[in-house]
Amino acid sequence: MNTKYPEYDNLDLTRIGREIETWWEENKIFEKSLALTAGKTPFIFYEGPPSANGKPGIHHVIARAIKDIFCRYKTMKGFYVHRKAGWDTHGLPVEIAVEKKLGITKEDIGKTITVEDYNKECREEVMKYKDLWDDLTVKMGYWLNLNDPYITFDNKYIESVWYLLSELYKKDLLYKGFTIQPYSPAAGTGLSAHELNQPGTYKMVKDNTVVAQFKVIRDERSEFLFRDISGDLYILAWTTTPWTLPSNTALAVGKEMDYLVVKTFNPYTHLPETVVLAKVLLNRYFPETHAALTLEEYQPGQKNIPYKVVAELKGDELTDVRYEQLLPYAQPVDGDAFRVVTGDFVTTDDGTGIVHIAPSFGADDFRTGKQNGIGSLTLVDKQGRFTEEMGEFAHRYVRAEYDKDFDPGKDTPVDVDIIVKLKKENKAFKSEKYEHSYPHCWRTDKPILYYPLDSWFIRTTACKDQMIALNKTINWKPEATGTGRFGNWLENLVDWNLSRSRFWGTPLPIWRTENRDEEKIIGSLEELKTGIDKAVAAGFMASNPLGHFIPGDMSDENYNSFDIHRPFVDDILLVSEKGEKMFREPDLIDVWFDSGAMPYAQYHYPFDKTRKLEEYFPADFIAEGVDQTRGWFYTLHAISVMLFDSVSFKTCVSNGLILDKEGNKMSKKLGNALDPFETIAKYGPDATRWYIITNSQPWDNLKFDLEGITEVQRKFFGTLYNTYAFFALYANIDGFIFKEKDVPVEQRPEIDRWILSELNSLIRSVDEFYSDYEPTKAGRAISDFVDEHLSNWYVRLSRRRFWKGEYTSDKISAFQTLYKCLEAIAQMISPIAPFFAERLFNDLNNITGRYQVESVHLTTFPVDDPELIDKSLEERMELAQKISSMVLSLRKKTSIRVRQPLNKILLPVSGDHLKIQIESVKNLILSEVNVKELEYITDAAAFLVKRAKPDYKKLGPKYGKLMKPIAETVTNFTRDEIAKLESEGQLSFSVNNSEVIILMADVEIISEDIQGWQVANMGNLTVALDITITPGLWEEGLARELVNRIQNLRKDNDFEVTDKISVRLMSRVEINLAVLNNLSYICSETLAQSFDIVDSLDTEERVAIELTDALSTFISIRRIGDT
RNA sequence: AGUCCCGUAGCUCAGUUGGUUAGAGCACUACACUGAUAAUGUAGGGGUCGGCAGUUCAACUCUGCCCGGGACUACCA
Repeated sequence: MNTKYPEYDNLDLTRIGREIETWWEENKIFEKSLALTAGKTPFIFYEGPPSANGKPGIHHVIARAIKDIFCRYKTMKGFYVHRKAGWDTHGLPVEIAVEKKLGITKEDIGKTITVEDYNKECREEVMKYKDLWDDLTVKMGYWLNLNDPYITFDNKYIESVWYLLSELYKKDLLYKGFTIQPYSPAAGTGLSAHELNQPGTYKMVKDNTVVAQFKVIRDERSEFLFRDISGDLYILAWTTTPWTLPSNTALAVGKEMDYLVVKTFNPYTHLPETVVLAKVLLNRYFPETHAALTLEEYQPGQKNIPYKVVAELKGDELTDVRYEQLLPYAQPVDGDAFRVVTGDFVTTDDGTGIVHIAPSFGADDFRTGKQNGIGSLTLVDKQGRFTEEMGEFAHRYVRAEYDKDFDPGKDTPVDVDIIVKLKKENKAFKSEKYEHSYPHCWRTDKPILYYPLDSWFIRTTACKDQMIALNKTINWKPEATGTGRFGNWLENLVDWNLSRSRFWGTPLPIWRTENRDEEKIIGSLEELKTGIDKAVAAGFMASNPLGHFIPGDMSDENYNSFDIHRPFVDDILLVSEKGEKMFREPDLIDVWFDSGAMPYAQYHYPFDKTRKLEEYFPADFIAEGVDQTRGWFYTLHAISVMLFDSVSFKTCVSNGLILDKEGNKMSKKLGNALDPFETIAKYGPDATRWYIITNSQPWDNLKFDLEGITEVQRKFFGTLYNTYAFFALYANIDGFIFKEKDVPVEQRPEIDRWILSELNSLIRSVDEFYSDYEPTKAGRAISDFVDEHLSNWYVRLSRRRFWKGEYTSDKISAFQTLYKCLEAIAQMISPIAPFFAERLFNDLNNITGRYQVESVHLTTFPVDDPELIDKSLEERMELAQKISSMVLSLRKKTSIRVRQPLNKILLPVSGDHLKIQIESVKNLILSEVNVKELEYITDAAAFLVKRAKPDYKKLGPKYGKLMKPIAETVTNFTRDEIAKLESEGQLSFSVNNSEVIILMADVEIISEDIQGWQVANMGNLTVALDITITPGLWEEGLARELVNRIQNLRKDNDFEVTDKISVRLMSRVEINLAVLNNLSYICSETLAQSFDIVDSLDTEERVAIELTDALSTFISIRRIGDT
């Protein structure tokens, strides 16, 4: 066994990463950490499945670092944390990638390529970068079980998904309805959102628009509108698609918006009428210049039409006002139509502030229709023509672009004809051409329609309240993601459109008879197999493709004996109750359902009986990017609430984006995307992780700057490494291997007890931060400790104890204290910086064997010892640091170097408490600032200049408005007034004719200056320094200079720190006395066994040294034992 | 367009229930220290705390509106 702590030439985090990675693998440390905790309380974690058909980016490192941190932390807290990897494998991105690769379009599928071959391509494509992903996982140190991942295209996985769907169906939460989708009549197909986002689909077009007049029905509800008017009342609504007007079933207003009732005349029929429109849009239709015109003087046909505002009201007041159907070709059958509703989408940017609602032809319209139960009309067919019911317009194309025979010279588009009709019937208020951007089909280049298409839906709205209620029990980090983003999403929930008309995905397990009377959902493969058997018996199918499948046999072999994807599943026919043929609904399901089903499907629930659901559901913790809020977070939540009446995760950490250092989103297009592999290779995985975690809160966006990683490397890892190196250097010299018993705490010096107190305080807060899912705070706290407390104060002040003198109990105490700090830090940083922590821990533990485990990740998280925490000690050390810093600053001001000893520090103290505090750290201060003594001066000293400062927090609430003059008075208290306050305990004066009584507690009295001294102030501390240099002090200073020069020479000559030397110094009158008076000091500092002052030195061996600007001489040093 | 997040020194970030002169690191400059030396200390410059109102004795902090950056959702008469 080694007895020396390893010492390194430099810190190479990349190398440490690589070496530890290999070492983990060879020694199966991850597996051991699982074995160690097996059977303990599980901490359930879900890995959100990435899609492996794209390369991983640096932004994947952040979410995975967060996941890893808490899984490692919980493991150290004794939980069993199983982490199963997973892959999201279905969906459009995969299909697009395949189509690009093969150079085909959707239309080719089934024609130039069979669905079977196409899906085979998808299956390969989706795992294209799996190895790359696995590599990143390993290199960044994300511990995840990669050997047995769940894969969403797996037959077992699909079976679980089918089960969940069938349960939804049984609860009447799955239904077929229709939704408004972008649709290309020319191509006869719906378009996905993705297709709509292809470049060039949105083009500017000029449309004929019309403001239509909807005639209000006078009844109880609307009576108030007719108060001051006679004749007809119309609500005005604008449309760019006049062909949707026959399908109008409602009008929408903004709830809080202001509307006006305006008397005027119709510009086409010249009839008197009253109209309603938004207040802010009044002048768009009624120019202000017409305001002076009177209604009475109106001549039919005159160009400038007069108007008069007769009433003003809120949109809300119009709710449920009824109007006559504008173009009554057909009646809706499924709702209470032709009334005013409110909608949050209503704006006053265009139109009249009142929106014409045709639920069949707009997504907003559809949603509004659903929410208000107003019913719909669909008077256009899938070819884009008006239907039979449309009278004179029947069978005409709603847009001329769809009509091959349309002749612009001869024919008029149908919208023009509709507008003409409206004008004639006193139903149009204004008509004009309007240019706006409108989506076009990327394949046919013709405008698209929004059209209702059949789809399967999950009735999420039925469980909305429960989803909201359960969401409130989830611990969201940050909270705003849960209450805001996610909460709002739930508040505005619509039913989940499950259908996708694609090829590569989980098939919908629903079969229907041709006449749609009978319907069946399949919830397991066993059920399917039995069903097929019946179909075979009925003669509908020749054979059973699941013939070799044995229900209950969970082997992969059994489950891989067939493929349940399209096209095979499409060939399966079933038999209905009545003996009819049943065909599968051709849709696939939304891939998001796949990922939302992972809690159950990852373990093949409920078919695999070897695990109980509560062993892996619900999750204690998940973490992904905030972009998953309405994606994975939502689908997880929706499915678990609907089917299990439970949350599916108890804590969710959502992280922000990674931006480049300019704050732009990283993208391949911009070329600013960072390769995570390069970053890790260059800076090492730990520095990368530490930087990502500590630079900003994970939920804030991170401006990724490589220089930030360099800083982390230097500042944190460098300092920690230096501290270890310092320890190793002297521990190796003294052979410290922690074999001695712990030096009792009370026998340790103040500074040891202090750093141990700080360490235990740190352990406590870091533990709290981790358990509160605050990795940034944890990392920053550790970093502050290492930098400020451990390195810059403890080690700095304790250095001498490590290299000076014999192997005493004080030295052992120092070694033990520093060792414990390093050991606990290794443990505390191990979740964030797992590689470096491992190296640090093992470098220590391999020598001392204090832990019987071989890895830091197999230890339990350190527990703070309240006995060791001494807040008063921490406080006084802070005082020592402050005072030292103030004295150093005074030295700086007066240009007296630290090597020059000084005599005295003066410190005004107001009470015993401060004095006692400082007394116990006095020696630390004195040695740090190289001063001989510290003297306290009490209140009585006449040369103190005191000032009173008001305590705003105490006086503010008492005196309120008088605060300003009081503060001024208190600040300007004279010496006598302060003395009076101090002796009598209170002081009264009047301000603005009010009596004010100031108590001692209301002010803070500080000694700001000491007459005749160099003084520094910091808060309520004041320090004075005696800068007189006596001859004795000067000699001491010179001796120290000499020591320094000798030490430098030792180093230049590459002597070991333990080598003894002999010294000869060339005699100089000014120096000799200083040397002789401090000879023993000089010798012990430099390990000089002999020191001679000589009159001459050989030019060969002498070296010139400069002790001060004015004093130089020659010196020769020789190592004892050297010839 | 809606919802949410962010805006503090040149850069990256802290800033606790509103309370005295708004902090740290990096970078820059100068000086020191050095048996941890690719480390460290001290000092200095640098801020209308995104803007404007409001509440209050007192606003970086609370409220409203606006501006800028970002995300998600939606795509509308």
